[in-house]
Amino acid sequence: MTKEVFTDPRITAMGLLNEVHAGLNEKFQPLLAAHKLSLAEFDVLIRLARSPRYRLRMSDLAAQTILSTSGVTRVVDRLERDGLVTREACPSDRRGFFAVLTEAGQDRVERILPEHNALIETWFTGLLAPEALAALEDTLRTVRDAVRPSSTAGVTGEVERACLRRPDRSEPVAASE
Amino acid sequence: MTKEVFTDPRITAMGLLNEVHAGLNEKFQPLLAAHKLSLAEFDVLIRLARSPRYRLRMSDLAAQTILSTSGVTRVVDRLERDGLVTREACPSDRRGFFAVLTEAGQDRVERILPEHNALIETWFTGLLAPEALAALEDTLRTVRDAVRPSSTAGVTGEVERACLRRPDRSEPVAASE
DNA sequence: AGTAGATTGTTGTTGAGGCAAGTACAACTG
DNA sequence: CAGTTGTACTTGCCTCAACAACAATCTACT
Repeated sequence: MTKEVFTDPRITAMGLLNEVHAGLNEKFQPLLAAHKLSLAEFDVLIRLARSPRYRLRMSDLAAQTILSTSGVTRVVDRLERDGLVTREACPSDRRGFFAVLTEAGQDRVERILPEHNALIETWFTGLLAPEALAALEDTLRTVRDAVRPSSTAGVTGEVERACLRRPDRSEPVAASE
Repeated sequence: MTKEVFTDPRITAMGLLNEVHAGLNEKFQPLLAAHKLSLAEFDVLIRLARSPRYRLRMSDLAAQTILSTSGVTRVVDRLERDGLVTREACPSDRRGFFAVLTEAGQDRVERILPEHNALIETWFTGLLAPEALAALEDTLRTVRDAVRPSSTAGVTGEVERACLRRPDRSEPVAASE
């Protein structure tokens, strides 16, 4: 069996990316577990917190996160049961719903995020020289724009228009998680 | 609600990392699905293919992959059921088992990997200038070594000794997935 | 208006994987 | 050598998410 195919230098970068991703998420797990949140739930909360009027369409959440639309339905179910999010009907499209962050949800995010950011600093950004970090972001942005063109759905800030067709993609905004 | 905490520049890099990871894995999914493999299964197969004598201890697999030990048990169950892997008792430690890649497993990996590498080239490494890629690998390695010190468990090449205590970590070898 | 087709969101089913408890063995202690 | 402690897996139970089928609604075309 030829071994060259296993040691192809291209897979090195891919392997490193995967390991870094997995390792960092491992580091975040304890904090999230302490607040009874899964990664997917935290992701949804943060995206809502960063959105105008703390709301996003269910389908926009699905586009932004790693979740399918049914996954979003269930995550929002859980968050709603815990009082962190509510559903609000879209006035102009009766099929649509907004997930809206409640006051309790905002508090929860506000309480977790500083610790979470500290973990990122400790295990990731703090390990890198400023120019290395900048270069990394440039590089990642290049790849992101290639593989994930829809990652900014619903963040144009025109919430009033968000009930209409999904607006055009605007300048990419790096999502939080 | 103060918004600074949401736009903290530190989380930008983290968000990009997550999006790149998710986006790339999305690109790999069709190929793996065509071969009836999950990402975890493919990961295990590749790690076995890269290991001396195509074998690793179950616990080493757990340390290298994102899986827990019970997760490894079940993944190997499936791979064994499909004839790609067999379990082999460790002669010197009767608690231990090796997962060993069968001929069929080697063939399967050999058939998939070129296509997989091509996808990596198309969506990731091919998008970057050589020096940008090298810088990325350096940066990722720095973070990886911090968050994932055990990622090279069982790759020292001393298979005969692998039945004893897990050997010292040697020079990190970027894993494939 | 009227119907075809697309889109939004929810639900039933299936399967993956983590945790904790259990079994079997190894290594250390006195 | 008996007893304790630690390690290597496995198994039962649970949570979670994807897929597909479905209901409701919107859009476009005639």
